[in-house]
Amino acid sequence: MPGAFSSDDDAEMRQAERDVTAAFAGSGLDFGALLAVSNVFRTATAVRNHIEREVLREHGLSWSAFVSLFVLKVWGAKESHELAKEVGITVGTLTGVVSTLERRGFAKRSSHPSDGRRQVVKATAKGRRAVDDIMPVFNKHEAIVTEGLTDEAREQLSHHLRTVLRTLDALDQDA
Amino acid sequence: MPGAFSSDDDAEMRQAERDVTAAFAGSGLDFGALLAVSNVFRTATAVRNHIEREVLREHGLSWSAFVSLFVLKVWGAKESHELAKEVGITVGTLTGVVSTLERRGFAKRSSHPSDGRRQVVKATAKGRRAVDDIMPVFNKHEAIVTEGLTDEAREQLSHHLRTVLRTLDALDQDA
DNA sequence: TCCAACTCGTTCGTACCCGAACGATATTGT
DNA sequence: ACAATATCGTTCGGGTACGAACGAGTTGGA
Repeated sequence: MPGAFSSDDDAEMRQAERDVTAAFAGSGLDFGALLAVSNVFRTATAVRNHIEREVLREHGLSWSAFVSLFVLKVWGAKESHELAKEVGITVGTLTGVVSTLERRGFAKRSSHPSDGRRQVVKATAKGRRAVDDIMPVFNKHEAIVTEGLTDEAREQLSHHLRTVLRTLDALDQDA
Repeated sequence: MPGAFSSDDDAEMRQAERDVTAAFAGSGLDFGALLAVSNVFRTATAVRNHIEREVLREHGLSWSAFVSLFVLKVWGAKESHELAKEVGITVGTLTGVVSTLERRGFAKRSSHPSDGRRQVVKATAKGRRAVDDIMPVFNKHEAIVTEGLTDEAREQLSHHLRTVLRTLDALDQDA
């Protein structure tokens, strides 16, 4: 039954490959890599937009704001640089996200007791309650968007993506 | 040899799963779905940031600006709504991206000859030259970040991601 | 014919998002 | 003790990014 949709899809993809090949004749492009990266990016954008629209919008939270709150709920208070790393944004960006969370009453900052440079971010009771309310719905949508995959396929997907993440970690480490 | 790194990675992941389980006891979260979505998003962000830093920055182009230019180079002139769809951004956002490309001399807008509402976007010679210069390097980095995957793994990855994309297409269609 | 409904791209408000520059604080070497 | 260095979070400038509202243009039916 999956073949039923994918025939169109595959035909479109082969046509795209021919078009790209024609435009970059002689460049010897690596198509497997191009498609993998392109698909990762398209999927991430589509999933994010879908979940922001269907789940987060009504709570006035962006993806990054929710992920931050989720991290704080699971791992408790965190210093800014740790939280930024966990969420996958820079510290400069986190400043803005935490300011938004603070303005909405979902989190609050406090100074580190022994190191005046550091700031500790913590979810408020309201923030923790929001995550409790939202997470089941959020996760249901994660399940829905991946329902076309078998359990094995989802594990393969995660495994391959972690392989790419490790490669990237190593690359950015050296630089 | 992959097992050498992944032991740490897997241990960290199992710990994270325990932490999340503890924080959401009784919610019956679908972990496979949570991990798949989380990994897609982390990977997309990491790849995008890496390639923007290592390849695009020196040319003064963002990811979206480059993808737009790439699409225009491969498929020729496109109307705004087509280009936005191809790039994966909204028309409102595309207006800004195309304005940037125009300011930099990489693309230009023109009115549709028979329909006054439509705008046609086209890469300039400078824009096409930029894509020719950048694409081989861009693709080399795509190859590097996926070098930890076998050809079969890369195909599996793309296949699974397209499955998710089809599910999302169907969901957003109905809504 | 003419106008209501539709479609297109732009504008607007709000929020990210990055990297670089900054100021405040801590640490290290001497 | 103290200067050079390092680290931390914020600020800033430029550029996305979304959805809603808008205005100009097109189309279909009465």
